[in-house]
Amino acid sequence: MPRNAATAETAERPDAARRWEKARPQTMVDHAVAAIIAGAARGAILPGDRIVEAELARDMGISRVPIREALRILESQGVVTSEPYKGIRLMEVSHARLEQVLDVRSNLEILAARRALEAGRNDRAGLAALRKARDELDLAAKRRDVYGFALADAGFHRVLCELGGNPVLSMLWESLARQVTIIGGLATLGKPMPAIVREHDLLIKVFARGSIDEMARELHEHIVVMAHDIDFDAIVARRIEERRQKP
Amino acid sequence: MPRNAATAETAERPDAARRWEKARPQTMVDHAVAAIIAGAARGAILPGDRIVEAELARDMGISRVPIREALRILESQGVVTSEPYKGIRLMEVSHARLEQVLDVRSNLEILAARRALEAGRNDRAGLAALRKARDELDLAAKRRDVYGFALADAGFHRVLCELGGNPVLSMLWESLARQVTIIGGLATLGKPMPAIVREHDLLIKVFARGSIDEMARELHEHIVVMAHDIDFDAIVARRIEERRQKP
DNA sequence: TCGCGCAGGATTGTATACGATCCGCGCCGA
DNA sequence: TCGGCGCGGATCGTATACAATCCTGCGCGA
Repeated sequence: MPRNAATAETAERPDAARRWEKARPQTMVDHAVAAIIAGAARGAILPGDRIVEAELARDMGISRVPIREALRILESQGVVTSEPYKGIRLMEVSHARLEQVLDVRSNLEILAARRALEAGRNDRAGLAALRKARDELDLAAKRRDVYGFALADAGFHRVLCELGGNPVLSMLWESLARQVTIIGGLATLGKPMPAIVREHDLLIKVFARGSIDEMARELHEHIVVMAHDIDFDAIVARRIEERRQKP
Repeated sequence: MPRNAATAETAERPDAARRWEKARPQTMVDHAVAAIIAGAARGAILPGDRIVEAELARDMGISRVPIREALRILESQGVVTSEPYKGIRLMEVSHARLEQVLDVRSNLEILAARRALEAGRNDRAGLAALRKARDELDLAAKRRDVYGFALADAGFHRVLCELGGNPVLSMLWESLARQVTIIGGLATLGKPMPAIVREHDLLIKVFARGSIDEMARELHEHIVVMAHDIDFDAIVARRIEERRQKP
């Protein structure tokens, strides 16, 4: 069932134009990573839940080895926490943690935007890439596909990061993106989806205009302030309670 | 020898009062990670080199499984690159890459310093922690221990990051630190070690003074500008040539 | 001579088997 | 009654075995 999650994640590249991008052969590890993220985003695994390797392996019909490697990756990205011989758990997500993630993320994206503008990447090609990502977002919104929306949102900001032209930055951003995807999928963000789409329109417009300071303010607003008044702790608590009702 | 790297890593809490921090049982995976980093930093593995699992496993006297997990971790941190069924290589380090790493790193550290100052952590405890890290650095310098110096330098900046009070930021910083440690160990930085120690003294002084802007300028200077005039490509090329002489 | 297919070896990906550690539960003696 | 104590199940960490894939070089025919 989390099979399609894997395909969704591979559809990262704006694609179609540049055919045969390097398509790395999907190994079981990749599938496992995607499946775990998807499971967490749709609430099958809740923050703080124990994750048992053998269980996952059984459910996915593969052996423990790829599962372990996937978990190691996720651990090094802060998605899960592990204590040797004791077990692995999905990251605890508190409101404080959410703010920490977003604080770093907004700073990274602002840096990316700054470098992108310095390099004059707010040109036709750059804007086209952003608009395309925006359309994906709009599509998911019209479908009311929450997980898809979270992925598309990540896609938009990924494009922005890549316009920065710094792969190291992009790589770090990916770590955060995973966490944000989980959180976003879980919380169905404060604002309605169409409003969020419009926010992205605004981002594109400001980016096109080319003022670094303005872009920084807008990004900060978009990323940090947006989540400011979400009571995430309550949402998680409610989710846990819901599950207690019907196992 | 990379033992102290691990302990430094657990020394998250600013203090020293609360002894017996959790000391995670060192598994083979941890050893493997440390060994690979150390090997890269001392030039036993050079940028671009192929890394063969079975070889490492044989040399370390363990099986391939922990090696693989270690490599997965390092891959997700950008230290090695992997292509399924083809192999794993140590990251290519060009001058451009070095600048990319340092650009992100300086921004992260500036953010950490900003948050630390906002929270008023340039107090007695915070400064003491920094000075302690500085002394470690001085010690390594007096011993002319290059790898130890690289570790101690990382230690200093780790303390600074942790004063920021954002574990997410610290986690991302650790990824970069690994890469910087390798690069630093390889290049024996442009300036002599005592001069670098003094630069850290200056950083402490500025931090104590508490001006965010000034601290940002100083950090940028210290991190980015320092490496600006190192011809890293030449250094790597020379290393490779040296090895070609005597295998 | 040159291009092509195709073994053979090397290396990675995955599965299975086994040992190490932790945790909860029941026994037993004070 | 209560606290130590050992034992068994569950789960994690590691080793070994096997399958999938890729690269290399050789033979063969045009």
